Amino acid sequence: MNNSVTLKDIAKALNLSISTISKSLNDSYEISIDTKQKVLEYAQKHHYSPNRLAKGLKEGKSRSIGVVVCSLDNNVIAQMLDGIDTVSSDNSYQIIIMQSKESEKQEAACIELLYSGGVDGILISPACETVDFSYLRSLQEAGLPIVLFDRLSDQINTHKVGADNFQGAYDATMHLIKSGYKNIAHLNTNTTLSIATERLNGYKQALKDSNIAYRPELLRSCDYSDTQKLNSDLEEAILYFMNLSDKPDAIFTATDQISTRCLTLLNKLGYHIPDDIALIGFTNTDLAEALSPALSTVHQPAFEMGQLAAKKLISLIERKDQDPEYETVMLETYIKARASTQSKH
Amino acid sequence: MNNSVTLKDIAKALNLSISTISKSLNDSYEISIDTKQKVLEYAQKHHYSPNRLAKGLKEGKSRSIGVVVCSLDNNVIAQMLDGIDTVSSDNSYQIIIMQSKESEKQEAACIELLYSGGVDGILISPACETVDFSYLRSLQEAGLPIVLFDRLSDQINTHKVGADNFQGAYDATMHLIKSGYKNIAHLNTNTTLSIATERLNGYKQALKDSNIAYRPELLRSCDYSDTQKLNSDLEEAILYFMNLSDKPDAIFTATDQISTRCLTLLNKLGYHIPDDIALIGFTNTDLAEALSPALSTVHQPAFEMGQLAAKKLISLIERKDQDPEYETVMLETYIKARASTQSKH
DNA sequence: CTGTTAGCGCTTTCAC
DNA sequence: GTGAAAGCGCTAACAG
Repeated sequence: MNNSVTLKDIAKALNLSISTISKSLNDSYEISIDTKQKVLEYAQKHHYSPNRLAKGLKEGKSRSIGVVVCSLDNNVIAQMLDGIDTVSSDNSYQIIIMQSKESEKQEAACIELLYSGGVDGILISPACETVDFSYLRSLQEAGLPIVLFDRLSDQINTHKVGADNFQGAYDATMHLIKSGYKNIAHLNTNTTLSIATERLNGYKQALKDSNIAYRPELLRSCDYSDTQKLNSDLEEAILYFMNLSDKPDAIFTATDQISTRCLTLLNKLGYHIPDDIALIGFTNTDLAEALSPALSTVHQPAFEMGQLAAKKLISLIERKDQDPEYETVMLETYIKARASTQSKH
Repeated sequence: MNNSVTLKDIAKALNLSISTISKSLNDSYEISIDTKQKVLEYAQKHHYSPNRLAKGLKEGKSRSIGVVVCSLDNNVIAQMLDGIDTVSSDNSYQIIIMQSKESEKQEAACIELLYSGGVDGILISPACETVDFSYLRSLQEAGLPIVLFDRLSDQINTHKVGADNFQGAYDATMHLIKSGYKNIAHLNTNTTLSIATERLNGYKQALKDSNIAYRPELLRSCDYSDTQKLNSDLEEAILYFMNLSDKPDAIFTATDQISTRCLTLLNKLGYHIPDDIALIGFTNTDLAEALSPALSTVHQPAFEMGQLAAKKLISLIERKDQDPEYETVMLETYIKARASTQSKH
């Protein structure tokens, strides 16, 4: 911490009381114009800025928001954080970001630290591993506003902001089917979070609506906890698919990392996209167009998700709505078709 | 803020004094085993966690680090933040991240907010726009530890951690020359920060060492403040280059964004890489391999930069070295040659 | 071994 | 209009 000018210093310098200074700086009606003037001038000149810790302690809040994400080093998350930060800054909240690294235990540690740090609320996109939301629920019951974003769970009742994963997955699968692909494999993550199940369900529904039988062997889940493992799981899954007697002619991938890694791996393994196998996946990379081949994507409104989640949280914190009617918002995704799913017709 | 259990609550419940509780929890030698036991038990059971605001206020520090970057939505920065977070977490520091969005004014606001928020130190990668470091210097003189990372400036004397941009640029240019390219253009940003000048100098030096005359018309600087502008500047620059009578056969790009955008634009404009024009650039994207064509890159050790910068800052904060001998560390970059700079020979 | 007290910087009631 | 004093939760010097 720093040794900046305090109210006390100004009071001493101007021969006034601390409370007079405080009131002047808060533009209280009790203080004369003259005094205010003097105080403001002095404060400005000496770069006074209130100590947030003291203020927070006194007021019982810190004007800070805790954000828990699986990782910072991730395109989609960075975009969401950007959105969160934009709204937070506009409302004079600081954000404190912590990484769970997909570990439930570390996530709990993050939450605890944020709570003890006196954050006014928590924005969280849970780790893939996380199944137990009781700690979060207990904090919520203790009065801490919590908003889930991106990865949702029905284990806790609060505002939730996500993408319409079901629809996104449905649209992607439908796009493949309409482009002439019938044997569609699906690569997903091994998590119980909504994000995975919804995407799987969208995929299944599209098959069903097109009278294509769902083949369990065309579904593979990969370990998302570390990149190394993900890569090897993916490679194994691809080889498995391609060695099936009735092998798939397209893959729909469920997450940003899986989509881009999968493209890289297919190229590496010498498969030709989309002739050997077509590919479409959830990802927000700016480089989709420049990939080899240009990658068809399901785009998530990540920035907007962050913005909305932050807005929801701040409204909870400031109790703009008395008795919050919790809601789950699902923002629309959109399909961007490119060469990797070129029509067979 | 939250209404968690306080020392007072525990004291009341156990019929002990507040200070006894405090000492027990801090494992003071003054307290009997029995009492400690009881207190610890109660604290654990009721999820006591110390209020960081109060503790910070009392101790004159907050165990938090302010981080100022141009943007969250940026690959390389995300990697650096990841590194910073790793080290900070390991040392029980929280990080508070703020975005300058390349605006000098907004950057100053960030710094002020962090300072008044009582951060123990600041890690900053300045905005492109920033030329005036006097505010930062004044905070430093007031005792606030500051470490610059990634984008450095000689306007302030402190620890600095960056990449060896000169060498990286030199190597990239040399790689082009050795691959048979002689008319090498350079795309850079319009900033006075070291990051731009060093890369330019590395480029120039490589030309010089290869007895190739530096042609000012082959250098273009782009406005980095917003993506829109950057894109149009880039397109204009590319068209300008390609319409020169003695047009370049290769481009060396100075930043992550410029490199990837440039590839996309060259493809869009119908130029064939590397036949029409070769391309190599600074970027850390994981997708370099999967691009069309695979992009030759200068890779920066972003994660390590973040780690080291955080370490340096924490050592300043904790005054492990009494009278700090400030140093500037430049981490090595490395070239990864791929199809976009295929040898002409 | 345990308790009392002061004080970190700030806001806010209540006196003057 | 201005000031004195209490208190937010915590630590630490000092008493007992």
